[in-house]
Amino acid sequence: MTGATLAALDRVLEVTVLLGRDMTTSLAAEGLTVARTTLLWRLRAAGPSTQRALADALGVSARNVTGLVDGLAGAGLVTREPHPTDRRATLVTPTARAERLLEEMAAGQAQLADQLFGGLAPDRLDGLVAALDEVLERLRALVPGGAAAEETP
Amino acid sequence: MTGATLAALDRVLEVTVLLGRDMTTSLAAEGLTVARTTLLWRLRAAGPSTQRALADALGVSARNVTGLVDGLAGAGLVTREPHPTDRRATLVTPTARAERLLEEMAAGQAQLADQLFGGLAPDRLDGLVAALDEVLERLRALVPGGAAAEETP
DNA sequence: CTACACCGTGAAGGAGCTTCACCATATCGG
DNA sequence: CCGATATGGTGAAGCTCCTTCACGGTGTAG
Repeated sequence: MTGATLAALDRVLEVTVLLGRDMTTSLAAEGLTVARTTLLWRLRAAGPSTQRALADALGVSARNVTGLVDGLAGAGLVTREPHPTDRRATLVTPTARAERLLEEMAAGQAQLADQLFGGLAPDRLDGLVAALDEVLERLRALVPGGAAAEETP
Repeated sequence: MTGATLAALDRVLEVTVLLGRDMTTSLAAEGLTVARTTLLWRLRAAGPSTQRALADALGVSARNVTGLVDGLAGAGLVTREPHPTDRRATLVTPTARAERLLEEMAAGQAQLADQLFGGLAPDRLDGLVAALDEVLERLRALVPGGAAAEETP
């Protein structure tokens, strides 16, 4: 019974590779990287956040967030504001330009979704989503920290 | 009609993230990295290859392959043999240990596939594979170099 | 007020990736 | 046969992402 499941895993892995390549190049065209964009995306969902909170949300070290924020700040996409009550912390805040950019990226994502899945028969699409949900459930149980759900960028 | 397709893309992206995390940690447990393993995997499929051929197959620069091979050679997983006819080129060859390791990894992959997709109803599984094939077709057309098929690691 | 915990960052380092320059070898055209 | 040109691999330099460790500034609990 290995055959069919292996075929499925193969497909998923290939999708992973191609999708990753597409994302990387698309972002590079706008001078962004995947890591920085992930942070930005999280910021859009959560609003101004502490670097510590961002580190936990992205599942990376606090030190790394410092570097990512440095880059984004250099690109004029975020600013570091003082935290109103905790003087140790800084609030990372997206700029207006960042919000405009995120808007565009969300639109682009919806367009990509239609491009990839729009041609599927509706019941096929539903089956795909349902199947992936089942797989995700098992995957989350398998991967440590799989429950940490930050909106998929 | 954006809703359903976006839901599908979300699922796919999350699977991507979790699967990537699983692969990275699993490999790290054996002292390997994704990039080096990809090269090794390609080597298993293609047999001893010149670094140039590997660079083209993986879609990375020749210089990068030098580094990856350095690492693998340091771990005793590949050796650099002189090319029989072209004295400029070197043939990267997997060691016996590497082939044993690749065997194990293939088994682990099959096991993972069963774990993730084994519980699905057979028709659901078939639908999933068919849907992903459709998506892959569009994706390959979308991504430059998407036709470059190296077995998915 | 004194521990202790916590936030952010400097320092150092590893992996992956790139481009540019360079040498050794191959190959092609005259 | 030989000079021009293309090709294979690597040193040098540099970027991003990521880590751990150390440390100073700040909050907090006893």
